[in-house]
Amino acid sequence: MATGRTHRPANRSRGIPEATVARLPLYLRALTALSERSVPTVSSEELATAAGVNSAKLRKDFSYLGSYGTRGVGYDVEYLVYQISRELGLTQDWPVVIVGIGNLGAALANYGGFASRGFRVASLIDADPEMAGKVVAGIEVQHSDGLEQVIEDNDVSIGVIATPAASAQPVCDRLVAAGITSILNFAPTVLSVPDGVDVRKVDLSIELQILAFHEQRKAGELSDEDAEELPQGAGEVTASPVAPPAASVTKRGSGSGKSPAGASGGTSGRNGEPGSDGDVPAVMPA
Amino acid sequence: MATGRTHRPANRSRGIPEATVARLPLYLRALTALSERSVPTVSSEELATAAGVNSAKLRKDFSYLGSYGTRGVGYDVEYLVYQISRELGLTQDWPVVIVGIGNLGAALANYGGFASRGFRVASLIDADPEMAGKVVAGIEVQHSDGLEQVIEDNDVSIGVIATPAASAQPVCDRLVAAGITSILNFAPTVLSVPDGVDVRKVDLSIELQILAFHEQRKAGELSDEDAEELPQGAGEVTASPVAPPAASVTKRGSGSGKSPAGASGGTSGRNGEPGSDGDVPAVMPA
DNA sequence: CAATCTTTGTGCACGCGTTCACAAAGACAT
DNA sequence: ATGTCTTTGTGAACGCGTGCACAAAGATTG
Ligand SMILES: NC(=O)c1ccc[n+]([C@@H]2O[C@H](COP(=O)([O-])OP(=O)(O)OC[C@H]3O[C@@H](n4cnc5c(N)ncnc54)[C@H](O)[C@@H]3O)[C@@H](O)[C@H]2O)c1
Ligand SMILES: NC(=O)c1ccc[n+]([C@@H]2O[C@H](COP(=O)([O-])OP(=O)(O)OC[C@H]3O[C@@H](n4cnc5c(N)ncnc54)[C@H](O)[C@@H]3O)[C@@H](O)[C@H]2O)c1
Repeated sequence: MATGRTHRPANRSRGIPEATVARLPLYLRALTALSERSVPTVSSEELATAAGVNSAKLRKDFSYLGSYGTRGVGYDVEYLVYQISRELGLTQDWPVVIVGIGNLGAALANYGGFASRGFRVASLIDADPEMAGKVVAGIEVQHSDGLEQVIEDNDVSIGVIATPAASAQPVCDRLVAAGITSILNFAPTVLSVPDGVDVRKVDLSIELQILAFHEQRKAGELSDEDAEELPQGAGEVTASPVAPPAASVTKRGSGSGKSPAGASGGTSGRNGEPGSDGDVPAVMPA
Repeated sequence: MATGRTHRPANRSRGIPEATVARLPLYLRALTALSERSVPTVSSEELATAAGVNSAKLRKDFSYLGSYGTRGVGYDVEYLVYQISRELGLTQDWPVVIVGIGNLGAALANYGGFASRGFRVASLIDADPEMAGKVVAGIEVQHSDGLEQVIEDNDVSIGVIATPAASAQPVCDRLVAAGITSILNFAPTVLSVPDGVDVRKVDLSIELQILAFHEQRKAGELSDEDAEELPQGAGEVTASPVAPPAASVTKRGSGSGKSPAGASGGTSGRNGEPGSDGDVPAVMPA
């Protein structure tokens, strides 16, 4: 069972599935809350509800860590908090550098949830000379020049990128060259990094677009109640090919109240706009 | 295509897999960049590289939308931009309300990527009377009292929660009651909503913890080579679930371990496990 | 028009993740 | 001890997502 090793290039770290790793912080949060209320034990059912997952899934997740529960009773809260913390590497302090102290970077620096989980802001870095010296969240912002030094001095291995998209890759390269091996990227760009470096991204825009997709689907669903079941075939594909007429806001089914209010007054012409939002061509590496 | 599209997989929204939907914004971003450079067509290979995905995956993703490519040539950039935009519902304006205009909420309000994709900030809401009236990102912050009215007036269906965790659920309930059916939650809490309401969450803390997990694993990888992960004191571990010890913080050792990139290709010894299992100090700040 | 070259669209196999369902483990009562 | 009751830990089935590999479609050239 524990196997999994052999000569596999598997990304399966130590037998713990990635999906499980992603949920451990969730469990930890719920357990911490219980701990603060001095609750001694929890059943998988209770904890699962608190964490918003299926209880079987939770039990299986925990089974990867070991048998820490007691049948007929449940899990010891304190003990489990410790085990998960250890597994996640939170029993040690992780110095972090944040690069790009703008709106977002400053908010992140001020974020309390940072320190409360063992992450310590080792330094705030910004390329703007104007920013250097300013104090944000009690820390003095440093100019990019000192980036490498800070990383080395504090043995930092986690970096957060909150610069404009155009600067993300260059900054990333510098971070990696300086020894960073884990990056949390907030810029809307695909970062390319060498093997051995982990990158996770947070993209607000993408999240909203996904919501919009489902929202649109909900709106359309209401219009054709009956046809719900059957395959609506390729109905829509029939649309005329050729280039899209930019401006036109195609309203869909509407039906129920929730129709996008784009109509309100002007269209503020979306589209045809400066892609200024910061998308940068991903160049064309190898 | 044409293969007998059998029964509807029920969960599949209109036949488009969730994983695909999540990647569409990625493709769209890459395509927009190409469009701005007036590139007429792209091959799946090029686009896939730009979006950071496998080309086969990209082609399969597009196949769910229809056959928009031309064999031997590739995809028409403009046309594809339009098709994906339409599929995601971005051909219409989506008014959004942001609740909780603190550090994060303000940063979000100032975020340009918002508007550039068809999302329009309809209103900024905060419970703090002090905030009401202040102008953030060119918009006047409104007090929570007007929440329902704003949602109705603007026919808002997407809400962003950036309040402290404690307020998230109550705020969520109000939003839902007022007609919101899609929520983007930044507060570190599990929100419970009725069926029909979509919730997506962005949790910085969780992302960092996942990175820490992998970071820890990388560090451990260098140390030992092939040790059984058998818990030595089996009886000890399972038997007494005594409370975890608390001790001092351990400094990250190694110091040299950085950049294992060189050995990337191969089977670098895996396994891992924090070398010292028996006595890892635990520090779990509240 | 035929030959060749390029690139799409997808059938297929595989592995991961999720969930069900239940035997076994232990707590607790008698 | 014995029986009952609760809850864990996990075997097994299933569905989704991924990526390979290739036939077919169309462009392009001669
Ligand atoms: N603000 C948000 O809510 C939000 C949400 C999602 C994503 N983002 C993304 O996060 C990034 C930052 O957003 P923001 O609103 O804070 O932008 P911002 O313009 O307010 O801040 C960017 C900061 O980065 C600094 N910077 C620029 N180039 C740099 C470099 N090479 N090295 C170091 N620092 C550099 C700038 O001086 C500036 O202080 C952007 O990529 C944006 O798309 C922001
Ligand atoms: N700052 C970050 O980078 C960051 C990162 C990840 C997650 N978060 C989370 O995002 C949330 C906001 O973080 P922040 O740093 O902006 O906090 P903050 O304290 O700066 O801002 C919170 C704002 O919400 C308002 N508020 C409180 N209760 C409200 C209610 N019931 N209705 C409307 N408004 C209300 C407050 O008046 C305040 O303006 C928190 O849950 C935090 O954990 C923040």
